[in-house]
Amino acid sequence: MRILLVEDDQGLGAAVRDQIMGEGHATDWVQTLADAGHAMRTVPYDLVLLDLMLPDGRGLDFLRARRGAGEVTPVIILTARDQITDRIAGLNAGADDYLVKPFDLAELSARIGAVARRYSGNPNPQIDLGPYSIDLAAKSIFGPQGDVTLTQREWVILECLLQRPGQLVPKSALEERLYAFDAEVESNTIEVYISRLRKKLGAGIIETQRGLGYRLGLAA
Amino acid sequence: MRILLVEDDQGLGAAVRDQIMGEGHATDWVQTLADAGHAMRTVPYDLVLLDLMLPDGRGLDFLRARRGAGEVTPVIILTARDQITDRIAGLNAGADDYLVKPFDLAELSARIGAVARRYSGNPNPQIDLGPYSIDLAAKSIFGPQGDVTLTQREWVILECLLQRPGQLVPKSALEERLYAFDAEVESNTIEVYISRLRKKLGAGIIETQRGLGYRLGLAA
DNA sequence: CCCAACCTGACACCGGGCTGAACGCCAGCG
DNA sequence: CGCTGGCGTTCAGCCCGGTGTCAGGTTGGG
Repeated sequence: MRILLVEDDQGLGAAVRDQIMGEGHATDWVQTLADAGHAMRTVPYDLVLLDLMLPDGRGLDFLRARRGAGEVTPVIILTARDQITDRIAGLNAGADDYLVKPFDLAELSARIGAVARRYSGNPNPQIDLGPYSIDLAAKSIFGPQGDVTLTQREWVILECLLQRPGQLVPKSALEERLYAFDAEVESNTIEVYISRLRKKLGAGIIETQRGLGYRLGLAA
Repeated sequence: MRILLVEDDQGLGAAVRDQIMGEGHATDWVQTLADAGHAMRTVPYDLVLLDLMLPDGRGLDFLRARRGAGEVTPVIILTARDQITDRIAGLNAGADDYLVKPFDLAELSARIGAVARRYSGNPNPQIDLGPYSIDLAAKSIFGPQGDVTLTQREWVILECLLQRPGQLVPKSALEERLYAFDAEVESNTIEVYISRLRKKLGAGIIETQRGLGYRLGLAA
């Protein structure tokens, strides 16, 4: 599943992201409603985890607005312990479920699993990339020479690039995605993975911008 | 589909009946195991929704007895949230799926839809998997060297994979299917079953994606 | 031409996955 | 009541492939 996490707390956000990524979900983590809106307009998510207290506005208003605009992606609300009214209002505003902070990561997994099962009917969205057809949920790529299999890290990189097709993604962003904040990896790991991806997908899919980062080629 | 609902709670029973009838399924609602047995002997149902706490006995014993008698109709168990052992025992006794009360009616529909798809239309849909012909309803596999018999857990795993042929199924999904949500099983049970399945079905049917999960091979 | 950035083949380590074997549990049976 | 066989689970050791690092080569900008 492709999940959008909207959470401004650094520690909690990282923990949640690691947890759900560890379960094989493609995860994007944003920290403001503005970024959340942009991400949702760009990528078709299967689930949104939404904190209600954010620096640039109230999550509830955001949710209500999105629902009003016809957005149907399931939303699970993350709310502080005593904000019961928020919870009720959240369900009224169109949330599918809620979790009370501090919550157990296992509980989070269970809720996500429930949502996944509930909406498992709809077919997985297929993304076209050059000659390839990519199914993010099934983690499968079909190409002219049959299936292509990627490793975990390779998926992370590719998903990160697919998130902004044609746009430039700085190398630092990819590093952050792979290694959380703390890990100080002083090496050319990203370059190695880019190389491996190109070897599997062929050149021309990923192009380099010296000193800036990488981008997906739009060319067929 | 023709569905038998076994539930003694008036409110819940009525709600469920209305829901599934509203979706075009023929529904019979009984409130005791005695009536359920009678109904099943009289009418060929496509699906049974079975509450485990009933006035005249334990649903589990009933289920086990029916399975022992060769009954193959798919059964979805309805169980209370804290009866974990019941859920596990339910799968052991031959249930096809379970729902935790209180459950969402939409979720119920999804499960019914899944069963409907799995056992669609024709009495015994044969699924082809490599050199094998699989009959899910009869829980039998015919292969080049004659019949292959699987244990219950092995069936659960295989069915889970068959639901998304060719797609990646994370190990966590298989664990959830076997052990409900909460069971903290810190072991390699899944790997053991995968190993046993491969031993029975031959290598090449189930392929591994390190750190991600398993998938059914499409190769003949 | 020089240097920085990048590419890529090679390689060692390590942790996840595989599997044979043993154990516990339960049901059936004499 | 003990025996037995089937099944689920755990454990230990091996294997293997993903991952990160490095070195040497290549590219591109100044």
